[in-house]
Order: sequence, then structure tokens, then C-alpha cells
Amino acid sequence: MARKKSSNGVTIIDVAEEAGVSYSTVSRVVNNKSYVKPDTRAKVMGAMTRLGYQANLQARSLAGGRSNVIGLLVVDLTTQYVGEIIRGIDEILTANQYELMLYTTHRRKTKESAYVNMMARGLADGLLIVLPRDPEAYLTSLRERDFPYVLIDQFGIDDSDLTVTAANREGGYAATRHLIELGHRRIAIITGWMDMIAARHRLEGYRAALADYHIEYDEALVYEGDFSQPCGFHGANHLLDLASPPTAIFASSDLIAMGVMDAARGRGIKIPTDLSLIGFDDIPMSAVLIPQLTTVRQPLDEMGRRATQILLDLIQKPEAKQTSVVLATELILRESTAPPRPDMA
Amino acid sequence: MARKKSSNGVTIIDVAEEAGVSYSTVSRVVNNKSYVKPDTRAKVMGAMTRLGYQANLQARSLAGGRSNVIGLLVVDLTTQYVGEIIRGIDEILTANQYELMLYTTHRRKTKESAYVNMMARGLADGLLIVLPRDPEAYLTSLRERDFPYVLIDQFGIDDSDLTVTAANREGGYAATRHLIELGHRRIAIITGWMDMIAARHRLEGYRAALADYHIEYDEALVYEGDFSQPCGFHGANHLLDLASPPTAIFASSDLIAMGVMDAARGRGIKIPTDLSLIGFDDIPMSAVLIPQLTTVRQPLDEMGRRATQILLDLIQKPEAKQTSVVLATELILRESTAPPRPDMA
DNA sequence: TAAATTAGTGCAAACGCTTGCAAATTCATC
DNA sequence: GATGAATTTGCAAGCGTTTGCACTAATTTA
Repeated sequence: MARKKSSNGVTIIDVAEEAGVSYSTVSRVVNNKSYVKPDTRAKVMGAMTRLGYQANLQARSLAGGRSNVIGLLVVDLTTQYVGEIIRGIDEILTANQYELMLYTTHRRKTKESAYVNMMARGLADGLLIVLPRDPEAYLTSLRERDFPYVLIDQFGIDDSDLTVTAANREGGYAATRHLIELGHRRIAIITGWMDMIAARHRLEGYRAALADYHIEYDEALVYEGDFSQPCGFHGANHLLDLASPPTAIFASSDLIAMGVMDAARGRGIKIPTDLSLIGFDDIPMSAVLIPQLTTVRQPLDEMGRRATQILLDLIQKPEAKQTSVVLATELILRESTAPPRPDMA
Repeated sequence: MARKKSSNGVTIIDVAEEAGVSYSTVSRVVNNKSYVKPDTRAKVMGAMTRLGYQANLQARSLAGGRSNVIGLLVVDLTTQYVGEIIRGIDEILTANQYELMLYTTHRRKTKESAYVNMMARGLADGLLIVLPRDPEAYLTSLRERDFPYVLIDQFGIDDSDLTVTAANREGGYAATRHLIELGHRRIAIITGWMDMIAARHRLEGYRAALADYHIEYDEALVYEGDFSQPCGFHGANHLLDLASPPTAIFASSDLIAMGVMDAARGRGIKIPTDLSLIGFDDIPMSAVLIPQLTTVRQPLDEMGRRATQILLDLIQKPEAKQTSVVLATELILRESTAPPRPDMA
């Protein structure tokens, strides 16, 4: 192995020499530990900046048993979804001097376990897991060895799992109620990918709202999608072809709603005049669509923030009890919903 | 510090004991090093799986001088752009048993340097840098200490910097020529964020094509945008308000094109009948727009792949000379372009 | 003023691994 | 059946930190 050591050398020992103290003192200064005389501290600080000292994370982690790195397990990065969450995670991590190690599982999910193990083996101090495929395998192992982790937008297998989720059910309810209150009675839903709990909860909210307002649940008005734009397009075409088409559509994601818009446009159907449309997520783009999309906002960045904070607390004060969090969703009223046309109501 | 050692214990020594060999032998097995008797190897392998051994990356890196981790420096994660690139990076990294460490710089760009230093200090074996803001500062330092890195979608400060970029100029040329060949003469462009080299190159391609076909360059037809959808919307409205409006628009990004579509729709202008539109990037969404967007495909995933491969080569065979890469862009013909209306041509 | 604290510092032993070197074993070869 | 080369293994010295323990110096306290 013709590997040159890449180390650019300046270690804690060099600093110690330069400052004329022992290396343990330097370590104490670096870590803000107890008992260092102000003079000494100053001397060491001086030496550090003079030499451009930069702690070696590897060594620190090996010796100290912690790495100041958080692992993040994610399905996929090509949607804005995760990006927003990461923005929140990042914010908290930066403020706390932690680094982020990313792993996307969009390939073989069998490798998830190996990765998690590696992480838990010293590479990371804690794990943030977004929407895992089938976490049972490694979650058990993490729990056994008491390794800190928090799940995002996914419920745990075990009650003891800490999770941060959005109030999807309430969001679905709010969206549907909004349509009902506008006067709609034939309200369709295009669901998300039903493997995901979020999709199921949004549907549950829809059903609950219908029930509360004594509107009969009609299976024909439920189109099973997968959160994507194409499924919105197809779903809308399917629904609008019904003998008795809906006057409003609740799209389980903004992407779906965009597909619906395309379909409506293709058929010369005006939104919101002829058809009301409400989305879910409030991705940035929904504010610039024409018409601007009424939707349910899901606080993704806040989810990232909260999850990270919980994880850090878990790491730093293991004795304190943490609890799962469900963040409120918010109805964002814009232009895509209106009362049904009198002749259609 | 009430930190329990999170190590779940099984080290190379445990494996050695279990297998009845010395720990150095185990190390050699793990690393596929020379000179291990097949029997011994088998015994060790057995012991490893029995004990569930998992190498401790920290220790390995400390001792061996390499970490099998690649650092990735990125501006922002909330667009698909980086996601696609990461997909490619990930592919190569996984195949080569490397891990990804992510750093997004959307906050204080002053910290970029600190991060890069930390990485270069042993945390990572190499660095992939996507679209850095102002890399001069740390690039110099990296170069000095001979630390491997590759720039993506950005040109180096120094000729010796290795970069992977797309042929933006050629793409801009191809897009414009396509419109010209359809018969358009008044062709507008909405540019990207001109701080970025890619945006400037696309514009250059546009100008070059006009020049080659002896069409006069008209500043009034150049709207300076920033790659975003809103700028496309405003740009289109501005351009279409001109006394003599364009019959075709070259949008420097698909997002811009979507904004143009919105604007056109708002004005009752049909694409491509009344106005031809071509985008750039070929984000997945552009295939599902109505009309489907003609665009110039930029191979983001391939860019990630190539950059990663170069970086790995750089690390593994430092003696081999690597060269920068410019990847071809590709004109994707779909529905949003057509010859100009006879009365407008 | 002596004894007991407390603050400040240094030494050395890990942490889990890689790797150069030397010792031991094998295997041809004569 | 010995000789030398090639193969296989083990030992020990780090890699750059953190941290418990011991020690000294500065404060209190009685």
C-alpha cells in the first residue's frame, strides 16, 4: 500500500511543546474541562492558533468513546422531502458541534443492517432514521445495546422507540373538513403510497371528517396512489371519468396535486371553479403554481430539528426521559379551493 | 461525563482468541492482506461471523492512516439537483466500500474552511466538492498538503484542479440551434444565476448559435434569472410584453421553463403552437409536464459517478495521472417546441 | 501555624487497529 | 536429509486522543 500518511502533523503534543505544558493540559483546554489556570489556558490557546491545531476526530473518538458524529439513514435524496428535513437536522447539529454522516439506502436494503451496526460500533454517537423500509432487524439490536436513535416520520416497532412525526391524521381531517365546509359533498382522495404510515393516516383523517359530517364514504372516490405526480394525473383522469365525478379532490401530496392540475388542464376543467383541489406537504413549489395550491403544511424542517434535539439530549443526558413528538400540521389556504359550482353541488 | 462506552465489545482480539490465532492474523484476514493460509483464513472467518465482528473504523483509520470515508461538500440539499448527483456518488462509493460524510454549507460559509480542514485531517480520505461558493481559501490548503479532491460542476481556480462538469456551452448551443432550425428567429433566453459558471456557459452557447446562424443578438431578449421557477414566470411575462415578443424561449433550467409555462397559461398562450419552449437539466418532472418539456439533459448522476471514480483513483493510485471530464449534454426532444406560427415568424 | 482542602498539572495507560520485523513453519531442491 | 527460499504467523510499536491517578502548589480552616 503506497499510502502516504496524509496527516499534516500538528498534534496535541506539538501544541503542548509550543505552549510549554503537558499534552493532557492541552486536551483539557480543548475540551473545556475543569481546572485549568486562565494563564495556562491562554498560553495553550495561543499555541493552538499559532500552529493551526485541528483535533483528530478519529483519535478522539477512539480514546474518548464518542465521535461527535450523528448518522443519518435515509431512503432517497432525490426529493425535496429529505432535503427539508436535513436542513433542520443540520441546523441543530451545527449549533452543537456535531457532524453528519449520511447513508442512503436506495439500494440493497439488506445492507441497512450492516451500516447501522458499523455506525453503532463507534462511528456515530447516535442515529437518525428517516422512513426506514424494514427497521425491525436492526432496531432490536440498537435497542439491546442501548444505542441512541430517533425515528423520523415513521412509527417505532416498539413503544419505547422515540419518534418525530407530523399530525397526518389531523392534517387529512383538516383538509377534508375545509372542502366539506366549502359545500363539497363528493370529495375524492388520491392516496399516497399505502405502505407508508403517513399515507394511511391521511386517509384515516379523510374518513374521519366524512364520518363527522355524515357524508357517506364511497370507495369509488378513493384512488390509491404513491405520492407521485403521475399517479395524480392518472388518478384525476380516472376520478373525473366516473359517472358521478367528485367536485373536489384531496391529493395526499402536493406532487399528486400537480398531477391533478395537469389532468384538469388537459380536460379543460378549471380549478377551483369546476373542481376544488387541496394538496399536502406545502412544498415550496406549491406557492408558485397557477392557481396557487391550497394545502396542508407539514413542518419538515421542524421535524428534523426536533428529532435532532431529542437525539442530542438522549446522548448527552441519558438519564432524562425523552418523549415522542407529533408536530401539528397547518392548513394553508390559497387559490385552489372554492365552493362547488351550484349546478354540480 | 456520564458516558458509558457504547462499544458492544467484540474486537479483533476476541476474534483472534476465538479462532486461536494472533490478532495480527485476524487483521490480515480482514484486510485481505498477503500470506494467510487458507485454513487459517477460514477459521478466522468462522470466528468473525460467530462473534458478529464489525471493524471499528475509528481505530482502523487512526492506525492505518486511511478512513474509507469520502467527504462531500454541498451548498444545499433541497433541490433535486444534488440528490441526483449523490445518487451517482453513492453508487460508486458503495461498490468500493467507502462511506459518505456529508456537509452542507447553506449556513455560514466561513465554516467551510474549518470543515474542509477537519476532513483533511484524517476524517476523510478525499473530498468531493459540489458548486462551492468561494473555494479559493481551502483549495489552496488542500493542494498544498496534497489532499485528494474533485470539483463537481465548477471549474477549479487552478489548472491542476480536477473537475467534472457538463458541456453547458454545447448544451446551450444545441438548444438554441434546435429552435433556429425549427424556423425561429426571435429567440429569448432566461438565464440562470449568473454567478454560476454553468449559467454563463449556457448563455455563451446561446450566443454562439445565434452568431453561427447570423441572427443578431438582441439584449432585449435576454432576461437574467436565477434558475428558479418564479424568475421563469416573471421573465416570460416580461418578454411577452415586449413590443416584438419572442416566438421561442430558451429557459436555462427546467424550473425556469415551468415558470414560463405558468406565465403562458395565464396569458392564454399555447405551447408550442404560439410559443416554443426549451428547458435545461431534464429533471424527472419535465417528462410529466403538459406539454412534455423539450430540454437538454444534463447527466447529473453520471457526473457524480465520474467524479467519485476519479477521486477513488486519486486515492488508490496516486501515481496515475487523472484528467478533468466534461460530460456531454443531450437534446431531449419532446412536445414543447414546434415551428413558429406562420403569422409570427 | 499546621492540617486539610482544593486547584492545577503531568504521567501513563488505554481505545482497537495496522504493519514492519523477526521467528517459525512449510516446501522444493539437490 | 540437509539447505535455502518462500510462506505463514506473532510481537510490539505506534496512530492522537482522553482520563484516572498521583503529585505539587495555592488556599482555607481550625
